[in-house]
Amino acid sequence: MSGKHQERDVYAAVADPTRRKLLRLLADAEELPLYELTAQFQMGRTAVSKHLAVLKEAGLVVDRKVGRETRFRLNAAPLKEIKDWIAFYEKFWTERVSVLKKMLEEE
Amino acid sequence: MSGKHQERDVYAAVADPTRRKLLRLLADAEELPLYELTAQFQMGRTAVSKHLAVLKEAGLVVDRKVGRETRFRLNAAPLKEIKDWIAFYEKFWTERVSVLKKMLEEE
DNA sequence: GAAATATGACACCAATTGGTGTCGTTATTA
DNA sequence: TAATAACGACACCAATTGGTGTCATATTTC
Repeated sequence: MSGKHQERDVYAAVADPTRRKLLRLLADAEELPLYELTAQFQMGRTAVSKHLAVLKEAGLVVDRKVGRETRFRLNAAPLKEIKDWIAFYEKFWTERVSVLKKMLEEE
Repeated sequence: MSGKHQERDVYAAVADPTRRKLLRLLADAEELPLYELTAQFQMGRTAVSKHLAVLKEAGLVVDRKVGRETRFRLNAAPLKEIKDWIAFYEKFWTERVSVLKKMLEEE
């Protein structure tokens, strides 16, 4: 029955620079607790926590409690949806179209 | 100096479903005036026009006036930025890595 | 056991977003 | 030339977003 999460638009989750940075941090570190992630930003813990909640609702992040801390882990799979979406548009930035674009810009 | 537009985050531009649908309509039709695009949605003309403005600021759309109408055209190139960004994360949803991840977890 | 740490859960707030309706102007068309 | 069509530019509004600070609680650590 594939009981999946992702109750939130992946595109929207990824639209925020802070959240993209969070994904990157988790990509590089495998697993990180909230307080370490927070240390990488200027905003407060609550704000970072909210961003992580958004990522979690999009399925891009998984969290587990370890003692008093909550550790976060990347789950990049949902990004596949965006990748597939973009794939459709790749044909539009090939040679032929880019020539047309130059023409429009040089008027 | 490559005087480029794109004063707006492409990720944010693409985060809205209405704007994604607009891109798709333009992809299929090459060039469309505002009133025809508007006809595809339930919202009013002003709303659609605003969405197109966002896409334009992100460089995803080009417009030109023809008579009394403003025609819009797709420019998919800026999507390349997202594609490249995603490429980095592709390694995280491939089989091999997920197996490796399990191994690391079971030590 | 007392103090410090890490966090969740709120309440709160300003700015942004996504929509509306209206008015004025420029092109078409009858 | 008079009506209509397409649009830009506003003013306006409710809901969402992205941030803050505070308080309560569970876990470590001294």
